[in-house]
Amino acid sequence: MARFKDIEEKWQSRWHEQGLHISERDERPKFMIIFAYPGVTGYLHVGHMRGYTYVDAISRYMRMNGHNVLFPVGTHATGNGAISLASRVAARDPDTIDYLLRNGCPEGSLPLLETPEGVVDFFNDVYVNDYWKRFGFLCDWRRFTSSIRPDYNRFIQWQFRKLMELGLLIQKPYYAPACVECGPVAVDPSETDLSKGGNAEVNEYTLLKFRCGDEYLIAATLRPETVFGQTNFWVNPDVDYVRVRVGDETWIVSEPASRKLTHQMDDVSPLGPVAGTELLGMMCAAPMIGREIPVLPAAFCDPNVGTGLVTSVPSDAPDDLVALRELQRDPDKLRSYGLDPSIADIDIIPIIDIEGYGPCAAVDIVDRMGVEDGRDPRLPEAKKQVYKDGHHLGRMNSNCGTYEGLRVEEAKERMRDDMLASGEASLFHDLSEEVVCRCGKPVMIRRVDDQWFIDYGNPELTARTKEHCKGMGIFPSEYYNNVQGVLDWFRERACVRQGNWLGTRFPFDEGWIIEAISDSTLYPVYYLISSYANEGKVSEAQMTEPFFDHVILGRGEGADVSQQTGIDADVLRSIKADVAYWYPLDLNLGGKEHMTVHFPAFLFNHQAIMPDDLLPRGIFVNWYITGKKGKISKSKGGAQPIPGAAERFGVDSLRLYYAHVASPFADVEWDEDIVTSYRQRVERVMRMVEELHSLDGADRGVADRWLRSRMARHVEATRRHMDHYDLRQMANVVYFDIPNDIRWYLRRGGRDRATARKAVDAWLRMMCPITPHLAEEAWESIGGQGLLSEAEYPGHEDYDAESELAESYLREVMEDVNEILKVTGIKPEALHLYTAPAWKSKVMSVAVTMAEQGSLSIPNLTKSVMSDENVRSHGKAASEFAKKVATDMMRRSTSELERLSADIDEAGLLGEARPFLESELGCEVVVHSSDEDDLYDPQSKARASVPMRPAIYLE
RNA sequence: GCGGGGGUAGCCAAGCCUGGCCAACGGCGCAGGACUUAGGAUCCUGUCCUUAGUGGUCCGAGGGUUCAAAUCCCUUCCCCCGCACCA
Repeated sequence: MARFKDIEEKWQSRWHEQGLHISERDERPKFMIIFAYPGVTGYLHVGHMRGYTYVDAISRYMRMNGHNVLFPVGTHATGNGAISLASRVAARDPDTIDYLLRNGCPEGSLPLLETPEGVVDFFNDVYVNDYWKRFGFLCDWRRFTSSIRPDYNRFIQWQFRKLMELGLLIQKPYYAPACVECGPVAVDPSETDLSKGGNAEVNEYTLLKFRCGDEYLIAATLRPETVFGQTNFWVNPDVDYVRVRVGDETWIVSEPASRKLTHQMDDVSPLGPVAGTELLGMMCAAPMIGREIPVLPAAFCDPNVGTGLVTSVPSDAPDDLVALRELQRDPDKLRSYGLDPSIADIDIIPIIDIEGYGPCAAVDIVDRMGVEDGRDPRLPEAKKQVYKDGHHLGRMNSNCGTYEGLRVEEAKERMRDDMLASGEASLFHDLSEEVVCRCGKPVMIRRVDDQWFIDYGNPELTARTKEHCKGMGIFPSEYYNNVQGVLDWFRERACVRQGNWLGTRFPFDEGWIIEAISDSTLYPVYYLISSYANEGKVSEAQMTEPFFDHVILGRGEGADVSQQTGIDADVLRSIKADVAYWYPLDLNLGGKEHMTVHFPAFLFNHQAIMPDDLLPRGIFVNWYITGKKGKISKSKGGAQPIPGAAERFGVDSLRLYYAHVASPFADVEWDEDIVTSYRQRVERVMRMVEELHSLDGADRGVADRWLRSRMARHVEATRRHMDHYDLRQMANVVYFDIPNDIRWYLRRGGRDRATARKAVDAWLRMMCPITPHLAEEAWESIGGQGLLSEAEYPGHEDYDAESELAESYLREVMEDVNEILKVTGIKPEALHLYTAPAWKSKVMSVAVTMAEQGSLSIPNLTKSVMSDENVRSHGKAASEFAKKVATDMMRRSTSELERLSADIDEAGLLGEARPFLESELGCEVVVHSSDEDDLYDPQSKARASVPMRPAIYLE
């Protein structure tokens, strides 16, 4: 194990000494490849290395194929992940500290992690050194950049100026989660900003206004299409509501709702409380249908959800139905509120037809499940089921006026919009569950009027981008097709945030920070500039709009730009030439989560800003390595830290594991036993290399020709697979097919020094992309010249079809023998092989000729061959054989026919292989021709012989 | 509901696009053997049923096209992912 580590370090430093990581313009064709840079969110786990490893392997392959390769890396630190981690470290949060230490953070580094910048610097270092360098990647480290560096920020500001220039930045209102104290926060499952509620979603409610005298009761609903089924209104008698002034209207809502409203509407002012009980028994006018309905008591109205007031649609809402039935069963309850029980004599109004349900879906499901009251634990399930089916399968029925016949999905939007237009409704956004900021204050939805969006819905841009994608290399091919739909689906995206975020200031309003998805779209081109910034040749102050316009878009004169910015004219020329040389990006690789987020934005921004000849050429999507249950979680433990895995299994074992374990387009469950078996595989392969190299014999003929031919084919196969970056197939050839062939060669007695050395030479080169450290080590030990990583990938060699045919013939004979041994269980003292008699070969060759001419049939063949005296003399056996051959041949493909018609010297081959067969079987082997006189054939087996398939007799 | 992917022998997983050496690559697991009797090692053989190398059945299920289908067409069942939906 330690041996792995020594070898890894040795070669990594050699590569570095030799400057393999440095990519500079030259005369070779270029190849630029990246993986989507990771967010700086903490430690990564073994699953993340999968995609990164693909990129290094592909870039090494391209390098060995004569390409000048650029593989730059960076990190994405935009957002508030680092801020929140820093604050937790500063607060000495035990879980956070434990997490850091468990993953190998030195205790002494903790103070560094108390600032966001410190967090980013620390993890940049971890990613580069503990992950990427540790895995032997040949990246151009000089170009490393991170999205919160000032020079990067200048680039992003330039990008946004270009978007503005193109009219792709637009403003419109937006509803965003925000802490009442801290301002905007991110609501997502990682809960970096939150202490509670990361899974909450933003729901759009329709506020329905029920006129009640000169004021309105306001109900919030997610199902505005059900208004035709309204029978009554629910108020919680135990809740105190409030009156609020909204514009020139008076609304009644719950107290929490009134507070939420102030963040979303102008002109909201409190008027005073009103007890729920005061509202009971009133009549109010239901929107859309205009009918007067009674206000009834219900305990399930939660003041924290929606407005705390609910409209009742018992036909389709199980909650409403159950509450109504409870009231109807319990007249005393109504009397206790001073209401006449007859007020609850309400007819349910069916409004939606759903396949598989009666006219009122809620009645159906509640009765079917036997739900009796509002406390029944199955009620939520019933609700979920009926809503789901209603939404997907439902159609509005004849009680729904002009909406009759519409699908629920359509009716919902139409009815909402119609009520908004008539003033009977309003919109309200709320979180689906309670969300609490890290600071402890509640998070609510705030309306932002002047939110900036990138207009990815632009039809012209979408059309151009879709067209360009048709010419790209997009893997897997499913995504090639699907991306067209994704681009259509991609709409305006809010691109700036307010509040405490790391990132680039929005150039048109410095109070905003550009958000994470929007500042990570065009950045690959910045890798061509970052090295100049890193080396101090260009300062961020010099990165003006004309500078980027010039070096990226070719605008303006170099001399002018040089003068304006003070950048050395040669430096400027060099940057411009770099961009022209390296761009476009040949391949961008990212995980499947990017399919609907990053990749479309990446494509759109390039299409919008870059000239046609700098548009991306390829995308590669990889799926995940998962834990036992779903994705390996960074936070929940169970994740294998990367350096530990490298230590345990060896980097090359892991690289092979990633490359080979499954299709890149499938999730894989991390399983240490599997990884172990890959470690054994690389060990075995390396032993085999040594063994091959140590051979010092002479050419023995067919086996040697066979191995050379097979190696030539394997080289060809790997090249073919790598044409579409199919590392798995490539690895399969190199680490499985080739060893199998070499085993056969050795078993067969192959010992030729020249053949073996040639095979080792090609084989190590083929290994270099995936297991570079071990391949280099072996390369050195066999006296290879220079670094293998800089060597050429093996080229084309001719095949030797004849030796391949001969070996497969031999293997088939052995298989047949084994089959018989297995069935009979005998331990043979002698094996007799009988090659087919000449007359059978004659029949076969006539049949092949006929099959090729398309004239093969049983009568034709029989007639033809029976005219030959040498055949006819075998009488019935001859005609039966002809019949069998004809039947068989008529269903063979041309490639099989070729094989059958091959003219090989079976007796000669078997004769040559006799010593081999004898040692394999441990018995005497005798080769006969069925044509021999006085044939030794005690069981008359010889007659079963067929050309290419000798008869067998074991005794 | 919309969009996408998939069901292959104990497991994982190729192949299907460009039908034919496909009973179906390869790996793992398992069984037997060899070597060796230290090592999670290596090598050979076997691993649907049947059988002196044959024959039968087989690639979710059912039809069809074809001389020939895991591969093409139709029907059907099931699973997964994204979106949507859910006071």
